[in-house]
Amino acid sequence: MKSASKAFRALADPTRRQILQELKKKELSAGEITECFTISGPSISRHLSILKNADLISERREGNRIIYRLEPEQIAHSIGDFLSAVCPTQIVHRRRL
Amino acid sequence: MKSASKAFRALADPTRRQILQELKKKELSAGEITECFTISGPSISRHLSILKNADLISERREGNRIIYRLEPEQIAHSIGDFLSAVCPTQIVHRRRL
DNA sequence: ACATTATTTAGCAAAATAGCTAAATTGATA
DNA sequence: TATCAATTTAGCTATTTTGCTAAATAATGT
Repeated sequence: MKSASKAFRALADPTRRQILQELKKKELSAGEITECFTISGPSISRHLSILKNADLISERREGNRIIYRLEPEQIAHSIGDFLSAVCPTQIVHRRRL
Repeated sequence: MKSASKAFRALADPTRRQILQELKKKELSAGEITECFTISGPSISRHLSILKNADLISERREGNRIIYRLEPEQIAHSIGDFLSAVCPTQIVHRRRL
Protein backbone atom coordinates (compact mmCIF):
# COMPACT_ATOMS: atom_id res chain seq x y z
CA MET A 1 0.00 0.00 0.00
CA LYS A 2 1.14 3.55 -0.63
CA SER A 3 2.66 5.54 2.19
CA ALA A 4 0.12 8.37 2.23
CA SER A 5 -2.72 5.89 2.08
CA LYS A 6 -1.57 4.02 5.18
CA ALA A 7 -0.82 7.27 6.97
CA PHE A 8 -4.25 8.77 6.35
CA ARG A 9 -6.00 5.58 7.33
CA ALA A 10 -3.95 5.48 10.52
CA LEU A 11 -4.77 9.11 11.28
CA ALA A 12 -8.49 8.60 10.77
CA ASP A 13 -8.94 7.20 14.27
CA PRO A 14 -9.13 9.69 17.18
CA THR A 15 -7.46 7.32 19.63
CA ARG A 16 -4.50 6.95 17.32
CA ARG A 17 -4.19 10.70 16.87
CA GLN A 18 -4.22 11.05 20.62
CA ILE A 19 -1.51 8.43 20.97
CA LEU A 20 0.64 10.58 18.69
CA GLN A 21 -0.07 13.57 20.92
CA GLU A 22 1.09 11.62 23.96
CA LEU A 23 4.23 10.45 22.20
CA LYS A 24 5.01 13.98 21.14
CA LYS A 25 6.02 14.78 24.72
CA LYS A 26 8.30 11.78 25.17
CA GLU A 27 8.85 8.12 24.36
CA LEU A 28 6.48 5.78 26.16
CA SER A 29 6.11 2.05 26.67
CA ALA A 30 2.97 0.29 25.51
CA GLY A 31 1.82 0.06 29.12
CA GLU A 32 2.35 3.74 29.77
CA ILE A 33 0.38 4.58 26.66
CA THR A 34 -2.41 2.27 27.79
CA GLU A 35 -2.60 4.16 31.09
CA CYS A 36 -3.49 7.33 29.18
CA PHE A 37 -6.68 5.73 27.92
CA THR A 38 -9.71 3.87 29.20
CA ILE A 39 -9.61 1.18 26.53
CA SER A 40 -7.92 -2.18 26.96
CA GLY A 41 -4.24 -3.00 26.48
CA PRO A 42 -4.83 -5.28 23.51
CA SER A 43 -6.83 -2.56 21.77
CA ILE A 44 -4.03 -0.06 22.31
CA SER A 45 -1.56 -2.63 21.06
CA ARG A 46 -3.54 -2.91 17.84
CA HIS A 47 -3.58 0.85 17.41
CA LEU A 48 0.17 0.94 17.96
CA SER A 49 0.75 -1.70 15.29
CA ILE A 50 -1.31 0.33 12.83
CA LEU A 51 0.63 3.49 13.59
CA LYS A 52 3.89 1.61 13.30
CA ASN A 53 2.87 -0.01 10.03
CA ALA A 54 2.20 3.47 8.69
CA ASP A 55 5.70 4.48 9.88
CA LEU A 56 4.27 7.25 12.03
CA ILE A 57 5.94 5.76 15.09
CA SER A 58 8.82 3.35 15.69
CA GLU A 59 9.36 0.79 18.41
CA ARG A 60 12.29 -0.75 20.20
CA ARG A 61 12.41 -3.42 22.84
CA GLU A 62 13.95 -2.46 26.16
CA GLY A 63 14.10 -5.49 28.41
CA ASN A 64 10.64 -6.43 29.29
CA ARG A 65 8.94 -3.54 27.61
CA ILE A 66 8.51 -2.10 24.18
CA ILE A 67 9.15 1.59 23.83
CA TYR A 68 7.35 3.63 21.23
CA ARG A 69 8.64 6.81 19.72
CA LEU A 70 7.08 9.40 17.44
CA GLU A 71 8.54 9.77 13.96
CA PRO A 72 7.79 13.42 13.21
CA GLU A 73 9.67 13.48 9.93
CA GLN A 74 7.66 10.59 8.55
CA ILE A 75 4.41 12.15 9.69
CA ALA A 76 5.27 15.49 8.16
CA HIS A 77 6.47 13.79 5.02
CA SER A 78 3.41 11.59 4.40
CA ILE A 79 0.94 14.34 5.05
CA GLY A 80 2.99 17.15 3.58
CA ASP A 81 3.36 15.34 0.29
CA PHE A 82 -0.36 15.06 -0.06
CA LEU A 83 -0.92 18.65 1.01
CA SER A 84 1.49 20.09 -1.49
CA ALA A 85 -0.02 17.90 -4.19
CA VAL A 86 -3.57 19.04 -3.50
CA CYS A 87 -2.98 22.58 -2.24
CA PRO A 88 0.00 23.75 -4.29
CA THR A 89 -0.85 27.39 -3.66
CA GLN A 90 -0.92 26.91 0.11
CA ILE A 91 2.54 25.48 -0.01
CA VAL A 92 3.50 23.59 3.07
CA HIS A 93 7.16 23.12 3.72
CA ARG A 94 9.16 21.63 6.52
CA ARG A 95 11.53 23.85 8.34
CA ARG A 96 15.11 22.87 7.79
CA LEU A 97 16.65 21.21 10.86
CA MET B 1 -17.48 16.77 15.82
CA LYS B 2 -14.16 18.57 15.75
CA SER B 3 -12.85 19.97 12.48
CA ALA B 4 -9.65 17.93 12.36
CA SER B 5 -11.54 14.79 13.24
CA LYS B 6 -13.96 15.15 10.33
CA ALA B 7 -11.15 16.12 7.99
CA PHE B 8 -9.00 13.11 8.80
CA ARG B 9 -11.91 10.74 8.55
CA ALA B 10 -12.80 12.25 5.18
CA LEU B 11 -9.22 11.92 3.98
CA ALA B 12 -8.98 8.28 5.01
CA ASP B 13 -10.70 7.11 1.85
CA PRO B 14 -8.62 6.90 -1.35
CA THR B 15 -11.53 7.79 -3.61
CA ARG B 16 -12.13 10.96 -1.63
CA ARG B 17 -8.47 11.92 -1.80
CA GLN B 18 -8.60 11.38 -5.55
CA ILE B 19 -11.69 13.56 -5.82
CA LEU B 20 -9.68 16.34 -4.18
CA GLN B 21 -6.93 15.80 -6.72
CA GLU B 22 -9.42 16.16 -9.56
CA LEU B 23 -10.88 19.31 -8.04
CA LYS B 24 -7.44 20.77 -7.64
CA LYS B 25 -7.30 21.34 -11.41
CA LYS B 26 -10.71 23.04 -11.67
CA GLU B 27 -14.26 23.12 -10.38
CA LEU B 28 -16.35 20.17 -11.51
CA SER B 29 -19.98 19.14 -11.41
CA ALA B 30 -21.01 15.96 -9.61
CA GLY B 31 -21.49 14.28 -12.98
CA GLU B 32 -18.06 15.29 -14.23
CA ILE B 33 -16.50 13.95 -11.06
CA THR B 34 -18.38 10.69 -11.48
CA GLU B 35 -16.94 10.33 -14.98
CA CYS B 36 -13.44 10.27 -13.47
CA PHE B 37 -14.28 7.06 -11.61
CA THR B 38 -15.73 3.64 -12.22
CA ILE B 39 -18.03 3.68 -9.20
CA SER B 40 -21.66 4.73 -9.32
CA GLY B 41 -23.06 8.26 -9.17
CA PRO B 42 -24.80 7.76 -5.83
CA SER B 43 -21.57 6.50 -4.30
CA ILE B 44 -19.68 9.54 -5.55
CA SER B 45 -22.46 11.74 -4.27
CA ARG B 46 -22.02 10.23 -0.83
CA HIS B 47 -18.27 10.85 -0.94
CA LEU B 48 -18.92 14.45 -1.96
CA SER B 49 -21.24 14.99 0.97
CA ILE B 50 -18.59 13.67 3.36
CA LEU B 51 -15.94 15.95 1.88
CA LYS B 52 -18.32 18.87 2.05
CA ASN B 53 -19.31 18.12 5.63
CA ALA B 54 -15.63 18.22 6.50
CA ASP B 55 -15.41 21.61 4.74
CA LEU B 56 -12.73 20.32 2.40
CA ILE B 57 -14.88 21.27 -0.58
CA SER B 58 -17.80 23.61 -1.18
CA GLU B 59 -20.74 23.34 -3.50
CA ARG B 60 -23.00 25.68 -5.40
CA ARG B 61 -25.96 24.97 -7.58
CA GLU B 62 -25.73 26.13 -11.17
CA GLY B 63 -29.02 25.48 -12.92
CA ASN B 64 -29.43 21.78 -13.19
CA ARG B 65 -26.09 20.85 -11.80
CA ILE B 66 -24.13 21.17 -8.61
CA ILE B 67 -20.61 22.45 -8.92
CA TYR B 68 -17.97 21.40 -6.44
CA ARG B 69 -14.90 23.41 -5.62
CA LEU B 70 -11.81 22.61 -3.59
CA GLU B 71 -11.26 24.61 -0.39
CA PRO B 72 -7.47 24.58 -0.13
CA GLU B 73 -7.35 26.91 2.86
CA GLN B 74 -9.63 24.69 4.90
CA ILE B 75 -7.68 21.60 3.93
CA ALA B 76 -4.37 23.18 4.84
CA HIS B 77 -5.86 24.56 8.03
CA SER B 78 -7.38 21.32 9.34
CA ILE B 79 -4.34 19.24 8.60
CA GLY B 80 -1.77 21.90 9.36
CA ASP B 81 -3.21 22.47 12.82
CA PHE B 82 -2.78 18.85 13.68
CA LEU B 83 0.69 18.71 12.17
CA SER B 84 1.98 21.66 14.09
CA ALA B 85 0.45 20.24 17.27
CA VAL B 86 2.13 16.86 16.86
CA CYS B 87 5.31 17.79 15.04
CA PRO B 88 6.19 21.20 16.49
CA THR B 89 9.81 20.86 15.43
CA GLN B 90 8.89 20.12 11.84
CA ILE B 91 6.85 23.26 11.71
CA VAL B 92 4.50 23.46 8.81
CA HIS B 93 3.34 26.88 7.82
CA ARG B 94 1.22 28.21 5.05
CA ARG B 95 2.77 30.64 2.68
CA ARG B 96 1.17 34.04 2.87
CA LEU B 97 -1.03 34.80 -0.13
C1' DA C 1 12.51 -24.86 35.84
C1' DC C 2 8.82 -21.78 37.38
C1' DA C 3 6.56 -17.68 38.23
C1' DT C 4 5.89 -12.73 37.12
C1' DT C 5 5.40 -8.81 34.22
C1' DA C 6 4.75 -6.64 29.72
C1' DT C 7 3.01 -7.10 25.46
C1' DT C 8 1.03 -9.19 21.47
C1' DT C 9 -1.99 -12.44 18.87
C1' DA C 10 -6.40 -14.91 18.21
C1' DG C 11 -11.10 -15.06 17.95
C1' DC C 12 -15.43 -12.99 18.41
C1' DA C 13 -19.39 -9.35 18.38
C1' DA C 14 -20.97 -4.70 17.50
C1' DA C 15 -20.59 -0.64 14.83
C1' DA C 16 -19.10 1.94 10.92
C1' DT C 17 -18.01 2.21 5.88
C1' DA C 18 -18.54 1.81 1.04
C1' DG C 19 -20.56 -0.13 -2.67
C1' DC C 20 -24.94 -1.08 -5.34
C1' DT C 21 -29.93 -0.29 -7.34
C1' DA C 22 -34.29 1.99 -7.06
C1' DA C 23 -36.85 5.93 -5.81
C1' DA C 24 -37.22 10.85 -4.72
C1' DT C 25 -35.88 15.65 -5.59
C1' DT C 26 -34.61 19.81 -8.17
C1' DG C 27 -34.34 22.77 -11.99
C1' DA C 28 -34.87 23.43 -17.02
C1' DT C 29 -37.55 22.90 -21.15
C1' DA C 30 -41.35 21.58 -24.38
C1' DT D 1 -48.28 20.27 -16.84
C1' DA D 2 -45.40 16.68 -18.42
C1' DT D 3 -40.89 15.30 -19.32
C1' DC D 4 -35.92 15.18 -19.14
C1' DA D 5 -31.42 15.56 -17.04
C1' DA D 6 -28.60 15.90 -12.91
C1' DT D 7 -28.18 14.79 -8.42
C1' DT D 8 -29.32 13.15 -3.92
C1' DT D 9 -31.64 10.09 -0.55
C1' DA D 10 -33.21 5.49 0.98
C1' DG D 11 -32.56 0.89 1.77
C1' DC D 12 -29.84 -3.03 1.31
C1' DT D 13 -25.47 -6.14 1.57
C1' DA D 14 -20.64 -7.07 2.10
C1' DT D 15 -16.47 -5.64 4.16
C1' DT D 16 -13.69 -3.34 7.45
C1' DT D 17 -12.87 -1.47 11.88
C1' DT D 18 -12.81 -1.32 16.81
C1' DG D 19 -13.61 -2.97 21.00
C1' DC D 20 -13.51 -6.95 24.25
C1' DT D 21 -11.60 -11.37 26.75
C1' DA D 22 -8.66 -15.30 26.72
C1' DA D 23 -4.54 -17.35 25.26
C1' DA D 24 0.22 -17.07 23.52
C1' DT D 25 5.00 -14.97 23.54
C1' DA D 26 9.09 -12.71 25.42
C1' DA D 27 12.18 -11.23 28.85
C1' DT D 28 13.29 -11.15 33.83
C1' DG D 29 13.75 -12.76 38.45
C1' DT D 30 13.59 -16.68 42.03
